[in-house]
Amino acid sequence: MGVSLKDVAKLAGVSVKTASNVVNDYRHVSEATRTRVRSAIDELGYQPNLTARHLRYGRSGLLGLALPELDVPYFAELAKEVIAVAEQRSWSVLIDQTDGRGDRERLLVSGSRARTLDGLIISPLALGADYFAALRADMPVVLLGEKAAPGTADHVAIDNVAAAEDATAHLIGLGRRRVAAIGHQREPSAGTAEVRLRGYRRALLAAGIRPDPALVVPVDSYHRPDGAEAMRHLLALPNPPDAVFCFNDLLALGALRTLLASGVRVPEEVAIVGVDDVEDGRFSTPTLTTVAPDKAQIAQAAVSMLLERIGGSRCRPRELIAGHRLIVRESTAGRTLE
Amino acid sequence: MGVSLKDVAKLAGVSVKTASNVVNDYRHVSEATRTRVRSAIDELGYQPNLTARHLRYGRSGLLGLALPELDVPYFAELAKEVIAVAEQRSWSVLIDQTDGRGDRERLLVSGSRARTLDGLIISPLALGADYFAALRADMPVVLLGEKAAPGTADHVAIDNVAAAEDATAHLIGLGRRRVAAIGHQREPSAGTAEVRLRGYRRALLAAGIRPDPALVVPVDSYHRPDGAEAMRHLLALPNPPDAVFCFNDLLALGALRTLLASGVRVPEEVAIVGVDDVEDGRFSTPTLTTVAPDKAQIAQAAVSMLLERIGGSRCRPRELIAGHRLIVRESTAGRTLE
DNA sequence: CTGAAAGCGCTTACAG
DNA sequence: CTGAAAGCGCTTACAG
Repeated sequence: MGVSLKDVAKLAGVSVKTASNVVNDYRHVSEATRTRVRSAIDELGYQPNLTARHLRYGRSGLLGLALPELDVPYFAELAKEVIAVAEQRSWSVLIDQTDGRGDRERLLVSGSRARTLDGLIISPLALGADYFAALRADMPVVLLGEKAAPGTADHVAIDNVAAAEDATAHLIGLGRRRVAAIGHQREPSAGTAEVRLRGYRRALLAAGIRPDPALVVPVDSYHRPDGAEAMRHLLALPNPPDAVFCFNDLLALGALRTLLASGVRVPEEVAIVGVDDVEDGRFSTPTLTTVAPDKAQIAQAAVSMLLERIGGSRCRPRELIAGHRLIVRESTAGRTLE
Repeated sequence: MGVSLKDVAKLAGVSVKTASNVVNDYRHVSEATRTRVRSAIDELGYQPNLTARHLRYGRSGLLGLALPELDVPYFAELAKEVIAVAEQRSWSVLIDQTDGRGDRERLLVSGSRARTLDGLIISPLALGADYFAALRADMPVVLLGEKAAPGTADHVAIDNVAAAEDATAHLIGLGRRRVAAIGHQREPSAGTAEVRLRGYRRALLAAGIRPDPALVVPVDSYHRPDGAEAMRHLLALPNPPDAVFCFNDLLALGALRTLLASGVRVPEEVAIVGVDDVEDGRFSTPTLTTVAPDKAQIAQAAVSMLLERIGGSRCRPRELIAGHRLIVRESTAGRTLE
């Protein structure tokens, strides 16, 4: 249907090879032929067929980005960054949603989809280190988040233990002593929950507070309704908490909703902290204190690592710890009327 | 690098054509050869090279989805649906972010990127009806939102005038008489702003209220900070509003933040409505009354229309009006403590 | 029911 | 500096 190089070559009166050389800015082409080919290209409105080029190169030019759900703000914000960085380097990004289901994650990593992609950035929820370790290195993969184990594949994440510890220590620093945690998961394999719980416990112990198991509430997933429900559970306790560390902002926003709807004053009666720094938390009332991962750095590093692998790098799996910082807002620091 | 059909054919002792026939479930293949080829496929772990297949077919198997920004909840939720629907029909989706910039939108619609895609679903902010009308129908395009004009290209949107009218009428029905509007845009071409403003005015006039130009606040974009700033402007008015219709939920959430931070009671002193029904508004305090477009229907219709065009349909441009409904929550109905 | 050949549009050694 | 040919992996008329 479209205009091919052959058409351009014919119009310019040169061979296909020469036309190709001009398109690819090859050095040794005389100025005369170059301009002749250029004008033929303009006249015909020629645009290279990327599919053919990719077949020739044995590459697709496509990077996969596999996320649990695109409508979770943290992942949407991350996807935005990844697409921007990739595009800047002339790569396109195909997004797949896994819903955190193991079968879907497996399909993307080693199924037929894998053949289409030159590389994959995946934030796995179900698949564990053992799976990636056993994987033949057919397709370059970069792992995002806490599910990965060192030595398995390239991996980008923040220091989650430290992040959780910072958040919890901040609450303790406010004078709170009954600090709850929302986000624990019953599944033993859940990476994020495990490391953030560890940081939470560490902060309590460092302050000489004995962790109260009744204050650690498990959830099914990390969405607002889960946080709201967990908070209802905590409020119903005979001895409710005076602070809550939520393992992500969505849980925190759900918990916040329950607190306000129940007439509990935040942060006076219960202070609350999340993780992710999604935009919602900057405009809730009260605004949400949170631990902000450096999303731009994460996206940048993930794409860079992946591109290096695609380029042929065979060094051992690398680990990049991205930066994070606590952002104190009204949900722990008190309300500021403007 | 990978295993090709040729390898499969050789191992099975048949021609490439026969192997291809088996892969594509062609009818006339003897059971014996079929099983022989099947086992060769299993043994070699063969997976078809989609790039080659696409070159052969003159198609890429890729649908483009061009949105202003992926981290705007409405677009993230829409993208989630579009990807899900497309995948179900065995198509992949490439997301591009335009930032609402005309040059980027143009690039996607008619630039080199267009050659890679079999079709494009675009939510244009800058490009107007005249542009799409002049477009040669090289690549099938489906337009999302209000920027499109009938007859230009396939188009999916809600009835925005009615939606805005419903929202405004609801506020008037509460007894409010000074109803402000946040979301007007100075650019004369801004589609969404125009139609929603029309619905707003229509509702006022229907109730016998003279529109007060001072209550119509223009914004630069439709993000939370814009809503927050516009609301500050309204509160500073000598005669501030007792209700606000915001042209989307993000503006409403920003405005809500300003109201609460200023100590204004919502909805007692100022009631507020948005459009989009993003999840944030279901968990804010107060929860946000909004007009919910049927996102699933929009995604479904957009993909279906596009696929029909790709399939060769040449009927005149179609217009699909997706459903919408008002969802009343606390920001207009009063707070419900649980 | 199966095979040999051509061709999708491109690039890359190989000659000249 | 430029051309003719081969080949990336696939499918589709065309024969047999």
